[in-house]
Amino acid sequence: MQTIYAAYAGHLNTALDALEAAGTLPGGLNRGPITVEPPRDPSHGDLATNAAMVLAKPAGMNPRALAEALVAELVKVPGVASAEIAGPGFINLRLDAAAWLTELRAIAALAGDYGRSAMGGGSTVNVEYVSANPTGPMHMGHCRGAVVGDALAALLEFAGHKVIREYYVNDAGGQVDVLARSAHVRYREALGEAVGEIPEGLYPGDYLVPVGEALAKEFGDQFVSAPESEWLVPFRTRAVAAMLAEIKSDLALLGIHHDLFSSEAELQAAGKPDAAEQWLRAHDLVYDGHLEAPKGKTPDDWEPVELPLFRSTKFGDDQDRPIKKSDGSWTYFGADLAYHFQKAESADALVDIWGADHAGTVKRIKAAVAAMTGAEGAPKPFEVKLVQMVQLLKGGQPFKMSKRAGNFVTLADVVEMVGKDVVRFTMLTRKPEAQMDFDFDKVVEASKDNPVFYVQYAHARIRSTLRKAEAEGFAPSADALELLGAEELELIKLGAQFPRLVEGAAQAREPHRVAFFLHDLAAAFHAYWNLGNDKPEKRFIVAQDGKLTASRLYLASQIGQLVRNGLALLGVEAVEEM
RNA sequence: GCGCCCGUAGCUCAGCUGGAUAGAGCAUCUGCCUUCUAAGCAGAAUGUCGCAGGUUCGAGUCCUGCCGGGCGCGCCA
Repeated sequence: MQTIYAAYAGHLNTALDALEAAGTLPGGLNRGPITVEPPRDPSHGDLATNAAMVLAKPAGMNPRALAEALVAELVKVPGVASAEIAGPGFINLRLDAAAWLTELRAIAALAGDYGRSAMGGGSTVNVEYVSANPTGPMHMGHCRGAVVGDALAALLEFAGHKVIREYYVNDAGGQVDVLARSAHVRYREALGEAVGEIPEGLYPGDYLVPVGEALAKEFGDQFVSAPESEWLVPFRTRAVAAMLAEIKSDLALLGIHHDLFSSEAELQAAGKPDAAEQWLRAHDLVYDGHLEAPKGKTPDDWEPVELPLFRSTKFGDDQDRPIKKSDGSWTYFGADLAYHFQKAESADALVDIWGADHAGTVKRIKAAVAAMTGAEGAPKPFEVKLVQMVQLLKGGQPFKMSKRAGNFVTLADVVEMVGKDVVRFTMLTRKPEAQMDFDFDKVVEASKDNPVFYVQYAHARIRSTLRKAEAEGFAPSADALELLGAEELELIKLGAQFPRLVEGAAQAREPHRVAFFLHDLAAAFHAYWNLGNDKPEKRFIVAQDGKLTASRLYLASQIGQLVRNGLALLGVEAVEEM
């Protein structure tokens, strides 16, 4: 659907065409910087455009003179009640009530699809998020990226993209060998051996106990004193599968389900990194060279080694980066670039959600993707959204989590204590690139004050009103919407911004904007509701006036629809009662 | 030392890709339940948008330089 703002931007263009045709305005001016937006201050009107200010200079005209000419055209547009010049040359438009009531009917007609946009044009966006190492359950450090990625995926879908939700399983590096060794200890333990403290460097968490038991059941004691080379691969495979199952069930607690889990090990087995290396060498983007010593602190044991290096310095990186280790295995980066190339084959654009601790590797991967997808024509759009660290606190004290140390706050624990909706909404009420504190105790204690309930409460009130009205024999109806007054129109105007908001948020890849919009909408609704506390004639249900009641119920019903549409994007439930 | 992110009310944060008089929540104070849900509303109070320059009709927003905080800077992942 077209937003009301886009529709009037179209009318504005027509008006500008008319001025050109009349010779008032020279042709060929760049209209790019022109905006049609709701003014920040609603008292200025419904729509504001900067057209006169933007065009005055290149046209060699006085902004006010141009604005006056434009206003003369704009007042002819249907739905425009008034057009005024203000400030340095803004043109403020007011729309008549009918224009807004039409928008209200559109919400009803489109229902769950109100706000859905064709902006994406059906192009496919691959959103990779979570991608936590399969070495243990999800903890709170993973939570923010998971929620942001999931909400972004839903948002992009709503904005007209096909979306692939993807999880990259790092099942090929050293960390999964450590996992296999840790599982081997638990395996021996399950067979009755007193293993004591879990050795330094292995994962000590209890979550590996059932893995050890399963291994004992499957293999008996055949690997108890066998050399590592005999059991490493089967133990690794089974432990990774078990961890992945645990991660999936943790994600399900948050309502997160990926479409695709891509295995790094399979990627390597399929020879993808080799193919990528060949291609990059052919294009002189990989060469054999010596790695510089690391910046900052140079370790004592540093010695230059010859390695295949990717020319990331050509793309603004500090140094060229190795794609293989000296033992011939792939570095994380070497496999990751092949992985991104694989993703790009089935998507028109890529988005990665990463933790900020990986910020240092953004340049090299962006460089690699640009090089590999841009060989013919324009490179595939690829963005890395960095989600800043969540600093975990317990009772105001910083709490360092470590999977190695076995002390971490699991996602499952937090979801169990405060609920999925609180966790999701909390993670979405700030922009992802800002750091945030997450005080476990405070969140549990203050979960009742969470803004999510404010939004849900608005929905619950609407539903409760509709239920009561139905019991009293009233039904929503659009037959007499002209009875709605200024206060109702204000609500409609706010709600009508939802489609525009969806497009803006999708374009900026900022799902948190939806959460803030919902909060604003809920605030406007609660304020409207409370008018009825003082003045019974302002309530939704006015027993003496069936037509007015039906119209207000219709409005309430559509506001409820908007709240549901917004919450659906965030993956938060719209409750019927509280 | 270098790179990325952040700095807005006492605290936690928005600020719609440069618009008009910078906004919410929490905390504090004052009112509002015989009522469609008070998990709500109305009002009061709170600011050198880190600092200094620059760009232009116009800067919290863009550029440069400082200051402060976070993250990162090995063939780890």
